[in-house]
Amino acid sequence: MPREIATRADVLAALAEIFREYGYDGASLSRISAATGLGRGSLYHFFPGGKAEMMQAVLAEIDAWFEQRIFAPLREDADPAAAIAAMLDTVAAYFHGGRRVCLPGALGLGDARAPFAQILSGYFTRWTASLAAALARLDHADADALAEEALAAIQGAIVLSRALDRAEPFMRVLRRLGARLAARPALRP
Amino acid sequence: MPREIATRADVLAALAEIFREYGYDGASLSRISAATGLGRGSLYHFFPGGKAEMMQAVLAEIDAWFEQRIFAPLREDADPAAAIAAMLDTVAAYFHGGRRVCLPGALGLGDARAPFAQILSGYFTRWTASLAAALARLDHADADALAEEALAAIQGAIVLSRALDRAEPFMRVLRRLGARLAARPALRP
DNA sequence: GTCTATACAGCGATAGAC
DNA sequence: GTCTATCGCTGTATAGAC
Repeated sequence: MPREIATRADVLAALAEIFREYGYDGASLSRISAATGLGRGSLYHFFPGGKAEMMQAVLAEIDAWFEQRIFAPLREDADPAAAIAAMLDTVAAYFHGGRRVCLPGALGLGDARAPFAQILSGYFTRWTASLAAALARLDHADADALAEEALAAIQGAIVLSRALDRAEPFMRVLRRLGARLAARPALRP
Repeated sequence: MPREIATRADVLAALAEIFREYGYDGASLSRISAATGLGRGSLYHFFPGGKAEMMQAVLAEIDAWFEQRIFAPLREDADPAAAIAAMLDTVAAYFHGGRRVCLPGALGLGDARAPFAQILSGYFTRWTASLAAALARLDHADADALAEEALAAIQGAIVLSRALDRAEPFMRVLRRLGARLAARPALRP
């Protein structure tokens, strides 16, 4: 049982990387087969729904990963400020300096987003809400607005760093975002 | 001569919309042919390089459009604050409430970006530099950083609004960005 | 479960008539 | 210049042997 679970996790990880690198259309079954080491027969055995089901599974895995590592701590950690700082560190590592694409974000900009609309919407809604909850616990004014700003900054930073093919813009945006989220404008006026 | 120019502009506009809607891979020659009203023969007559040359032409057109309508005013308009405000209005209309994709941004997240890397890089570099120039003329401290923030916010707002399929996040981010760019933190400390 | 072989549709690109 | 026909290839998906 450990073997099978590990294998499935490995397959999902390889699938995710292929989808991130080539997009939904560009991730051909040949590439998927090569990356996972599974033949077409095995792939359709595990994912009878074909490529769409593979993407569904990958998105669900990503969603669960973020939920556990980022969203839940933001909502529930005893120290909201620490959870926010940890989020930024995790994000910086996860997106590899803006060179690695956010699959839900990239998928949303593409043409194949319709079948996955619910998952994409849930991912960003839950991320924003969780961050807003952490900010509210810090008595931050306009927690909702600031959380929305933060999500846009992160996603936009990936776009910038990808287009410029440099990690610096992403890292700078994240650093300034950390300062912005740590400040407490509610105490000012 | 007016006929031909108008026709070429129309073809480029139709091409751009198809690329925005379906992405580079998803924009098949069949779809392109249907959208432009040109047969395969005519398409290859105008773009001997095929789809890659079509995308090149579209990107060049977009770049020229932004240069004339947004970048140049930011750098040269007598009233930098007015140019920034106009930029936000133009951007809001151009991206249609975040539902319309930024082609350079979306292309950068995809797998077909390599042949267009120079154009993508130039587009975002010039936009950032032009906005920074306007902010500097307003005696804004950290003009470069703030310009970078603004570009990330705009691109990220498109990602958010697309994923959530609602215009509101994009519009809210743009509104708050306007306030941030109008403020003059240099005068505070 | 995993493989190979294959069905069939669609792709980008080209040729050649008009 | 514009069209249609077609090339060669690759796509997803399936079938059936093992």
